[in-house]
Amino acid sequence: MKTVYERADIVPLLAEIFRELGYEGATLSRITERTGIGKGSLYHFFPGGKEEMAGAVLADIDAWFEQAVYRPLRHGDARQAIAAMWSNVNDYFRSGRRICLVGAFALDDTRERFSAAIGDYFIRWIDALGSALMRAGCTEGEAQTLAEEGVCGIQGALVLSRALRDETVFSRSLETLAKRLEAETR
Amino acid sequence: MKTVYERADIVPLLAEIFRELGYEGATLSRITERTGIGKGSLYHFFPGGKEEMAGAVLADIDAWFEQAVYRPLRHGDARQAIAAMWSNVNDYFRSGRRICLVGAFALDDTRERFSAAIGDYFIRWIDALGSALMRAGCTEGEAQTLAEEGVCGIQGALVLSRALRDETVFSRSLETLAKRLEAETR
DNA sequence: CAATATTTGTACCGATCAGTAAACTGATAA
DNA sequence: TTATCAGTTTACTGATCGGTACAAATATTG
Repeated sequence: MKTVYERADIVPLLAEIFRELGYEGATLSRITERTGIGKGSLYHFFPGGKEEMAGAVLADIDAWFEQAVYRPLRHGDARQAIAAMWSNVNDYFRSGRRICLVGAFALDDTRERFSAAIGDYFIRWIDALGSALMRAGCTEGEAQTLAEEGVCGIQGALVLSRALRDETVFSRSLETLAKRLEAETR
Repeated sequence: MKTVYERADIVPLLAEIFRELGYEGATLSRITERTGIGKGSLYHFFPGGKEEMAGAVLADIDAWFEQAVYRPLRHGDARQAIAAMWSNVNDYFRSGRRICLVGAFALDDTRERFSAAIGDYFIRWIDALGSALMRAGCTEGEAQTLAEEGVCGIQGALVLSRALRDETVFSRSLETLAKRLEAETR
């Protein structure tokens, strides 16, 4: 018996493991153990080893946010795209049970390995949200400040809801943020 | 030549290392390398090894917040204590160059080791801030929500300012939060 | 079918991991 | 002086680390 994977099947599995254990905590043996994929396959698809695996995960996450969140924010109906963002983000982070890997990597030494990808992810999120806010009636300055506040609030809510083991903190924070942004675009 | 330490001297050194490298990333050899303290001394003061070291660091952090932030919030002049909180927090986190170790531990598997300490730290912060807000004129519900928002915003600002390598994000977020809380207590 | 290319399992590598053991150092004090 | 003791250094343990090598198994192609 032998299961055959392709790279695209593996990346989401790796993502969950890095989320749970962090970069340093995600050892090769734990990866093989949890995924059932042997080292041979892993190094076949990711010759660069652990660093390439984490890089692929970050790229995958980025691609998802680009199509599901950033693009609509930049080009779609502004108010509708902002509303969809809150909903998609709540689903994506499973009401706070799942963390933001990019944010987690930013906090420790791992940031140095993926500095560009981490910076990009947040810059583009803030810019896209700012663009939508401007189209919804904010001035450039207001939009920038509010966008920063929104992304900031999401990251804080993830930390807090995990620390308190309380999903309601996350959903509640998201609602509060949504209301504030909406209030400022009338 | 031989340098002699006591436990109290070592804990702050350990704190900086755990902050930079995370729990898994802070290996014993990196700790001895950066502190210049040998394994023998480390295990003399912390027989429980790395876990006891991290536990001592968390207790130390908690004690600092208790006396510098929580206690004034609970018993001092409310508005003054809140103002002091923003100032102390900005200094403590070095305008966002330093992370919150408790928040960082909450994000990955490390949470399971220190679950109680992590939950306590945030619960007591939110409760203390809520208490001050009530004395400053908020209803219980308002105070709870605002306190959660404040602590949440600080954690998010730490993540974002580190991700963007931009200290101004942190200081700016703190000011925005301070203004909002002040506005709600008039 | 046969020939080739891709994918996987397993054994292995040197380095490093957390932790232990015990000899040693220097200060205090009887 | 000598005994004691907190604190330090050094050498070591077995386990695990990330990574490599390569043959066996499987798909793909002619």
